[in-house]
Amino acid sequence: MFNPTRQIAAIPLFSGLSREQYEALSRIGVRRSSAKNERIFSEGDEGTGFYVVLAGRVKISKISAEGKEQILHFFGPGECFGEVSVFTGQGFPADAVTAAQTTLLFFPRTSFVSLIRNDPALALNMLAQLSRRLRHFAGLIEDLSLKEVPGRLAKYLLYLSGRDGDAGAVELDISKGQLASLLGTIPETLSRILAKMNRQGLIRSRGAQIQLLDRASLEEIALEGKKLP
Amino acid sequence: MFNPTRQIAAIPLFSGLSREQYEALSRIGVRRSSAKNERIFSEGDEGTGFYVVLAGRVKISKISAEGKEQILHFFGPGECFGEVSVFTGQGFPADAVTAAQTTLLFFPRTSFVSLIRNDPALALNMLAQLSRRLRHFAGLIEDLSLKEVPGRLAKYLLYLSGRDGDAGAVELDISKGQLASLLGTIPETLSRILAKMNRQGLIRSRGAQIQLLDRASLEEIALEGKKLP
DNA sequence: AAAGCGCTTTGACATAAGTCAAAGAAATGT
DNA sequence: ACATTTCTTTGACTTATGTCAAAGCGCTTT
Repeated sequence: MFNPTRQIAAIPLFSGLSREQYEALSRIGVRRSSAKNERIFSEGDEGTGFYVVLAGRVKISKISAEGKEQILHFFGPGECFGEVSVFTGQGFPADAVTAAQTTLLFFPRTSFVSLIRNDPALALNMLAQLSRRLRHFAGLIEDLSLKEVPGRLAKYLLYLSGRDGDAGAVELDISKGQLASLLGTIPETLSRILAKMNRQGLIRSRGAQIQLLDRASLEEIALEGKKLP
Repeated sequence: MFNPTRQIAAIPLFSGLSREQYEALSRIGVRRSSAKNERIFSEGDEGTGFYVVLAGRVKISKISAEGKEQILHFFGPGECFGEVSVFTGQGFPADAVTAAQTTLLFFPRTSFVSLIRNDPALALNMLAQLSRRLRHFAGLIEDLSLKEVPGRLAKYLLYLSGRDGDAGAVELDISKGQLASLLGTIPETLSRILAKMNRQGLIRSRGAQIQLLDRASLEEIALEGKKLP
């Protein structure tokens, strides 16, 4: 059987707390499992609490006035989302949908706030977490506003290859359409840029498998804004 | 003479605290005055603390690889900046430069953290503040990625007219070049769009004075992504 | 006034990226 | 295995926005 306290200790948001604190948290956390493509909440819904991903993946996105979807982020195991609404008391600012079979832990707003009200250490952890998130957004803004699509794609590929550890090959874990939206563009444009990068010998892609052949050039495109010819 | 405690009580970040808490804060806060266009910190500088604007205005911006400036935000009286580095312990993620004669209050990292470590209420205030900022960024991302420049400009004009309260006339408080950067574009494009909005009868602009003539159409452009012909 | 400087506007042009449409490929259900 | 749907790729075209260059305007300084 699973051990709630141990699972909570593995969540970065709650790292470094005492045994009693973990137990208090596991008492107020509510477990919830969802199949793929189930909706967790919608933009505008009242924020009654926040979620931690135990297993699986959750997609956070917004729908524009013209009906296009802009994916803001994917959250995986150990990451939390929806905390902002806990403290602002407003509705959720975006949609959340599972991108795979997913297990979540839900922390209701009222019980969590009363917990934090007595516990500076817990609050400090959350502050650091929110700060990191804020930094991430600042980077995202920079990406969207200062770089063109090939740069964003190059950066994403390098990010994936760094995380996967191995030297050259990368496996996309989302569809190309979703990747396009995550990069702030559309599938056609992404497809053309991938084809071009293949032609230039920067990558070698077959389906979701992508080998990075010329990391140096990719870095020039991602970091220095160099254009791909 | 000025009253430090009263000034601190007027800062939203610290609203609702006790007299003792205000006094503790005013003991660790360091006052600093700067003329216009003075640099507070640069991207990458070590974050030794954070700032609160008492008077004046501070511009937060990043320089892209190609050397273009993207303005992220302006902070005015009562607002704070640099807090993220206090909790992440990393360097500042952007540049900060005064946009006018400005008075700041500086809170050194170490003393502030030890203060917060003993005070859940103070931590909760900060959490709410960071959450609000996070929400703001989510909106900014949406703007940059989902809307074209006329939409962003229309939104900004409506925002200004809403804040200024009065019905129709708006006075730009930054140069058009700066406004262009804030909207993620360049002065030429901004100029053309203003000219077009004048031609369409949406606004009437002379220099930094802009009258909003057709608020309904501006809202369509800002919120529904309608194009201006 | 004149001169000089920065900001703004305008024009001609280049290009990245979106739209529309259709064909291919891959995944899914029956 | 087939049919159906969804995802991906490709092509022709449009458009918004950036680049480069020059002229205009408003400001301060002499």
